[in-house]
Amino acid sequence: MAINDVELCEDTCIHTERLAKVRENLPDVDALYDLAELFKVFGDSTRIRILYVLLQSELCVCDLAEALGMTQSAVSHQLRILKQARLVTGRREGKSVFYALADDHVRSIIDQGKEHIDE
Amino acid sequence: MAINDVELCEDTCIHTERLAKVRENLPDVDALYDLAELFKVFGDSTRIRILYVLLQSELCVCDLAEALGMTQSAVSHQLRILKQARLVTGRREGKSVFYALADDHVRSIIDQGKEHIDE
DNA sequence: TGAACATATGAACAGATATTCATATATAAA
DNA sequence: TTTATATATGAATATCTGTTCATATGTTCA
Repeated sequence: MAINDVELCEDTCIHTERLAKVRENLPDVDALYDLAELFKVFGDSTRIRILYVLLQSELCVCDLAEALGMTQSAVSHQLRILKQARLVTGRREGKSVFYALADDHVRSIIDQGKEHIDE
Repeated sequence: MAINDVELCEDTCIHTERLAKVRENLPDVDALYDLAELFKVFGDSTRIRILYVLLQSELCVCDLAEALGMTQSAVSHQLRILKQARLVTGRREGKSVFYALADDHVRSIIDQGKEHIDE
């Protein structure tokens, strides 16, 4: 739906110049879409648990599955999503693949979220 | 599925003492579920855009809908979710309700996410 | 090469969720 | 009270997503 198709408040509630300024500073839809996609990756308890485990130690898929009480397949599917979001990296060592956090943003994002909840 | 039902790696891939330590330090499932629920709220582009707008200025529902090119109903539904997550607050002023960010965690979480993407 | 093991992945299904539509509630003004 | 405006919300629907199951790929060892 185009912006022009939206019904406007007709009374006290229209703040034209404020709206203009807001629109100007708003990143384009695509950038915010990507941002939402990133948080969507954090928005699943299985993936959060995987990340939380990896905060402590790198682990192979099998150990991850064991630690979380989940099937290897389910964990592997979620690792794929985490890898695509560049939140984890995989390192093959023989038959096993060891996963670790890609960088420290994971920790800071999770910490900020936890702070909000515990507050 | 209980942890005991999971098939284990049988070869080189089992790291018993590492697993024990990880399990010990892992917050219980409920706490991480709540954390995932919080990030789920950030994981929708409509809500991210609402939050991004509110980073700049408090706005009434109608202005929000206009700014985002969405219907009042859709925005209102999303505001409800944001309010339940204590990310925004509503303040009635006559017929209008003005929404604003509840606290500064929103900004820091979004900033961290954006840093990860821009990197 | 063949067997065993660890991981990855496609398809299908069940459950979750964002938007729309209709309508209810809340406030202000006539 | 009646009318108009702003917001909230329940129900229905279409879309998306996580897990399971079956199977493929990759690696090691005999």
